Amino acid sequence: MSDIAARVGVSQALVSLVFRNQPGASPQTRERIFQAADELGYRPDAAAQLLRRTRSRQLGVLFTMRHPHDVDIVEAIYPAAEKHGYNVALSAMAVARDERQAVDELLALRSEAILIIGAASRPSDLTSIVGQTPVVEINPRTRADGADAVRTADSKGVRQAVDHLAELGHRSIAHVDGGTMPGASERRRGYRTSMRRRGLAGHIQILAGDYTEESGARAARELLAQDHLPTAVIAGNDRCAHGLLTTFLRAGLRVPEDVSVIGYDDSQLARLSFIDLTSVRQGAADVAELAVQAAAERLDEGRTTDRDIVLEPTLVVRGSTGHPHPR
Amino acid sequence: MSDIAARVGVSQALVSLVFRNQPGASPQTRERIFQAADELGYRPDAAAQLLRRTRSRQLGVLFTMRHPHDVDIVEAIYPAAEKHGYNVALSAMAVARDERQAVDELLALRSEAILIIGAASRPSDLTSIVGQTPVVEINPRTRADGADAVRTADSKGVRQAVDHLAELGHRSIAHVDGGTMPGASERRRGYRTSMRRRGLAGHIQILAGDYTEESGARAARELLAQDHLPTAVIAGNDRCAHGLLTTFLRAGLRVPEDVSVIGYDDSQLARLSFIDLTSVRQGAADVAELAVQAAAERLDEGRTTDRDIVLEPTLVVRGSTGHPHPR
DNA sequence: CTGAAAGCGCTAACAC
DNA sequence: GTGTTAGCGCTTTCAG
Repeated sequence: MSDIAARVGVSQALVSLVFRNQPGASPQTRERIFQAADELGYRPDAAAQLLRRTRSRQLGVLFTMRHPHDVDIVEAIYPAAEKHGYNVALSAMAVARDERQAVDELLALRSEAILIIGAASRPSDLTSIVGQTPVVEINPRTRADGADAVRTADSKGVRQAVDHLAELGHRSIAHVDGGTMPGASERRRGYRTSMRRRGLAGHIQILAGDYTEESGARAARELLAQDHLPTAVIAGNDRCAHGLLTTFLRAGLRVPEDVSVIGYDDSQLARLSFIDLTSVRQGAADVAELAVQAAAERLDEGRTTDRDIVLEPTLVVRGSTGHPHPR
Repeated sequence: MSDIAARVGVSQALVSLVFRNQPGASPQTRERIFQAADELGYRPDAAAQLLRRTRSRQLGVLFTMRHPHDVDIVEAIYPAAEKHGYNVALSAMAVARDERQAVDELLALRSEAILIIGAASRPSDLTSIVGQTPVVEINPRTRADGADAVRTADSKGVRQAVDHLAELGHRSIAHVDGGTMPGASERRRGYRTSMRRRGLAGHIQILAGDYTEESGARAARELLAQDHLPTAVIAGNDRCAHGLLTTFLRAGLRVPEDVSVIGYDDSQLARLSFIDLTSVRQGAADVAELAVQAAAERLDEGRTTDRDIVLEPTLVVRGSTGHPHPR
């Protein structure tokens, strides 16, 4: 940068101003600076900027790449952050890399807030940073004290699913739950109450699962081994629904003629033509926007109280649900 | 850090030494420094370290999260980088975020080398950095001049697939290709030559695809519309195979009894019990290790010539392939 | 509109 | 073993 200053014959400070689009330089100087930068192949140095700036305007994002819906959210965070004037630092959780390491890295990079997608941690793991740094949890397993949360009204989502099926004429509707995964207990509760409200308490059947394809496949096999197959199954998420659906197909059943299947997330998977899954939508763009907004409120507007932001889910009806067919 | 120094009553430089595990401090001092750091809640500042250090030892990784196999590679890069003493900086390519932006960000963070997974770019997009910064392309569409590449011998992989099917008794083997996607042309070529070598030139049938599930589904529909369905299909990758397989199932066919399907990548998808896809393996851990190694060779050992690292693929036989059944 | 000077938190080279 | 010094590349403050 000093090279540019020397070349153009101005001070370094002025060059800095120009790059930051601050007022205080004549249009001609600006032009000459940009040109010189170009000629010299100048690249800003993020380390130096970060070090010197009073605010880093960095948002740290913690994620895993295993759920298609989480991927959608990560992608949506970029434009949302930009809109609020923040940069994004990514840190992946992987098998050999736990949440602590990933958070430490983000904090070392001066992240002003941490967004965690599908937090696996027990609240205790976060206590060290909560309070020091704003934390926004997106679809957490359990809400940590002192952190904001963005999630959808899971019980309502499942209720819509049950209502949709009931209106199609289904009575025997099973649910494969998500165990301790984010939102799973609320979805399970939503299933139970909606079934009761519809007078289908006697048809309640919950199978244990965990949001993976294999848990869906396992549940499907369990159901196939029963005397009496339910006419519809609500999965804990899309991945689980995928396992259910394909295992049914493999067994020679037809979806939705023999059995209807509903997923949760409305991820890319649900939209595939050969999956074509009726699913409960949690808009990734909305979730990302609200999460960034929550962080910005703490950072820019000084909010200090916790917010629990609950989005309304909507059922997206596709080809995996239909009227039950008497056999 | 100066706080710690003051508290313990030593110089800042000594504290720095201790944190970097360098020799030059007595065990007692070390202990006292660590304790003071703990009490003060000290966190290292990556920006300052990066700025001051002669070497950043950062590896920039460019990726998309859309292919399960790419995700596997990203995860595998962490341990590989650590082994070679490097940190990892992630930058995602997404719809609203092109390769240029992502690379600029990584370079601003002082990445000493860039690893690109499944590079979409035409070589021209990289010319500005190639030569300035070592670039390693993992499974690139086309190899850029001046960059290293890590990929598998795609033609051999497909050849193994053809051989496996031929040995099972298949003659009518189709291929859904990957268009201009990484490795696709070589896989296509491998298919053609292996078929000819087996005396199956008359059975060569190539359908256009692009490594997505939908292209597999589309190809399956095309095949189903034909008078004569091939007894086996080799897909361009696992995602494509997934679309093929499920579309066949939907149409009431059985896999592998009515049609065998082979994928490519041996990604997580292939291993799902209800997909159970015979697939050509490109070990993510090996790919990651070799890519990091290639970068390290340039950075630490001064290599300046390009390397094209080609891995031997292996066919992983699962349940989606079997003997052809006469109908 | 422009410039000079200070310093962010740390590391590297050298002296003691 | 330990301390001193200088300075990475940039932004910020204050003075022209």
